[in-house]
Amino acid sequence: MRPVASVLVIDFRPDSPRWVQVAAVMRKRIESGELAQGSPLPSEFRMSEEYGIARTTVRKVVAALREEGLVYTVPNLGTFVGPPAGGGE
Amino acid sequence: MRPVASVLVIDFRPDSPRWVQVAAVMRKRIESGELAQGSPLPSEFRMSEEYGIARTTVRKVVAALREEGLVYTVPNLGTFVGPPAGGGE
DNA sequence: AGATATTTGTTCGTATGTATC
DNA sequence: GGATACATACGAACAAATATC
Repeated sequence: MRPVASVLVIDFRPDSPRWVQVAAVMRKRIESGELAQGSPLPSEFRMSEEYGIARTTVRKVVAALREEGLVYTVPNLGTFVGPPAGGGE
Repeated sequence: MRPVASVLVIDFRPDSPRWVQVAAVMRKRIESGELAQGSPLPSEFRMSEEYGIARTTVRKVVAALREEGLVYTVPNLGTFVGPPAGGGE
């Protein structure tokens, strides 16, 4: 297993995995405010089209953002910016 | 100088390949009845987590059990203990 | 109530590249 | 060179919950 210490920060290097790169882009879109708190991310299908990657890879991106606490997912509905609605405290 | 005496079932030193060892464990879980006839094995992803091995290696394990006739796999669904549902006779 | 579309969840199948022994 | 092992990436099929009409 290769060490991935700072992989979840920001990584636009073209030699890093696609899911890492796309995650970096999405992170920017969130932190810049383009995707406001509470607003939904594009659907997995949509993102797979936008970024030209497979849905399975998109899911890896979303999983990463979720683990960072940047987004939360409501099953069968979508993924949203911010902490879980009734979640954190 | 003396060879290390290894007794544990799960031992990741390459006395034998990992997939052989994990296959042995799964075989035991089946023959002991812990995994009953007709019941599903953990998913490949799940097993990769449980045993700390790659999914590609898990698939090697399952392939071995399948060749032994211990399990059968339904594509996009899962792998189950026993002979194929409509298969045997 | 019912039908349909959307979206996430889950699973196996396949392929490629890299590294190690 | 072959076997083992891992990470990545795409594809396909189906299920289940949700929203909408």
